[in-house]
Amino acid sequence: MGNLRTAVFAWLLARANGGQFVVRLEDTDRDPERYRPEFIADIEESLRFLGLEPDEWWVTGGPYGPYVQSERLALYQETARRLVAGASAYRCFCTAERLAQMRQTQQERGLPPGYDRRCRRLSPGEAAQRADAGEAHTVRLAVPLEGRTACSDAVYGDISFENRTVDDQVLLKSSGWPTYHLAVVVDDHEMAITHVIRGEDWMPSTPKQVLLYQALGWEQPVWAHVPLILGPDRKKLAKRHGATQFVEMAREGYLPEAILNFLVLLGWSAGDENREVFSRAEILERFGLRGISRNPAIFDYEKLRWMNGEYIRSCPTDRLAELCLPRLQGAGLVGRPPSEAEVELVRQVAPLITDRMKLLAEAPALAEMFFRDPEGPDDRARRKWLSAPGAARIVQEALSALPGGGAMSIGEAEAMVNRIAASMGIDRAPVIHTLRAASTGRTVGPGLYEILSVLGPARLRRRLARAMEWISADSAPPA
RNA sequence: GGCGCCAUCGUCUAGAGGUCAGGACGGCGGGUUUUCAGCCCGUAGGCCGGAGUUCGAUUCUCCGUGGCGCUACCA
Repeated sequence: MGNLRTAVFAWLLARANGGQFVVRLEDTDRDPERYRPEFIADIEESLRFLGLEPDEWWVTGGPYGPYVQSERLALYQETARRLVAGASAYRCFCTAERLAQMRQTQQERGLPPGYDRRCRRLSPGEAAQRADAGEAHTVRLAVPLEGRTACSDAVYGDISFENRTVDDQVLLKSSGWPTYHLAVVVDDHEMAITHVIRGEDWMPSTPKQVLLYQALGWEQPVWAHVPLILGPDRKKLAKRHGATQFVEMAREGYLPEAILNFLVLLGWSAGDENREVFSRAEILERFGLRGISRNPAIFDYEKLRWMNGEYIRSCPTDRLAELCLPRLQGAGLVGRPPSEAEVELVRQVAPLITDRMKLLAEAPALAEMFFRDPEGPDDRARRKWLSAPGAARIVQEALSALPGGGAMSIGEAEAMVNRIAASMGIDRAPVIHTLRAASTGRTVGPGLYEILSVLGPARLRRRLARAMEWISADSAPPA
């Protein structure tokens, strides 16, 4: 979720300033536990879903390709060589075991963690010799022992780090693959990246990268760290909250506009405008790095749901029907392909259920009553209305009042209810509730007149007749 | 432990020395007497603490406290 919001910010910044939105696949971690090729499809789907089509990425290519780091290894290796030659980096022959042991000792003694720089003291000649002899090694950044490394951040302002607290980061793994720190700097430079927007959790590693830019003699991009998105537990959203989870969430029926709107408001504000629902175009007009907040934000699912409902309600009928159709098909309420009558019914029903819908996934439950005759009344319908003394009479009256034709307007439905109430000398309320229970088996749902109108005389006749059985079964004295 | 960042209602935030500290989500209450929802109205709820600067600090500085992050041959 955090990465996606970062993507939203980057996309916005690019679009608002006539720039290019570049997305690169950083796949240098080949640990099978973490590297799963199938995640790539989720990333692509997430971006497309939100309407953040990159101008340059691995899918469509671009002038600075390839956009996949695993296809650029030679570039990183060459850069590492350059760094070593310039003494900005050095070869390290320490084994994983030694490093682990070292770390453990440091932890036990409460010492600041980090590589002890043993191999940094090797002479370049000896190191080259051992490397040539085939000895496994990594390449580490030779962080200056003194001084500070500073940079300016578009969101956080000036930040600086004491060099002696910066670790001699591994740049090239013994496998010959780069670490993120090397690859990102090389690629950002090679791909002419102007703005690096990333989570605040990357801030501590920024000096390492600044040092690389300096060693390589490259111009730094604009750094823009953005606050973290936290889970309800107030902790950084774990990596499992990634694209895959996002895709699952999208399938629950969140609209892209709603998620985009919500996400952009998490850590960014339009200023003193007291509103939160903004169209994509409105956001684009207002977006800027200046509006980005520095505080971490907790992801509030409740507010997302509210916002989604807000967007659902503002959908025109056509789109609504389009959105609901596959959901209803999925629930087996509508055929695939849908018949013409079903399509029409969906169009009629969609506007009736939107007020109650925050998630598209709720559509089947809300709309079921229009597509399938109820098996029987639910508890409340039975107890509260169908067991009432006048129930049978009300349903009977309705049955005989039903127009003979094939349709009944909302106005006609209302008139019918009024007549029944008048003829029985009772309020409309019990008539309404009883008829809702009898025709849908439920006590909640859209307005009764709409229900009656959409169901139509033919289906109502069937359903009400059936309801008479429920009533008599119910009113039969217990044996 | 070391380093870094952050600190306004429960949550997201507006605020850039003088405001009745505003809005939204959520909560609560009321209205819409056809339910639920929606919509409308109302209401409770906040400047972490201490110094300093200043005529005056939520706002600036410092300290403390708290939270979070980083501390891998992961990103």
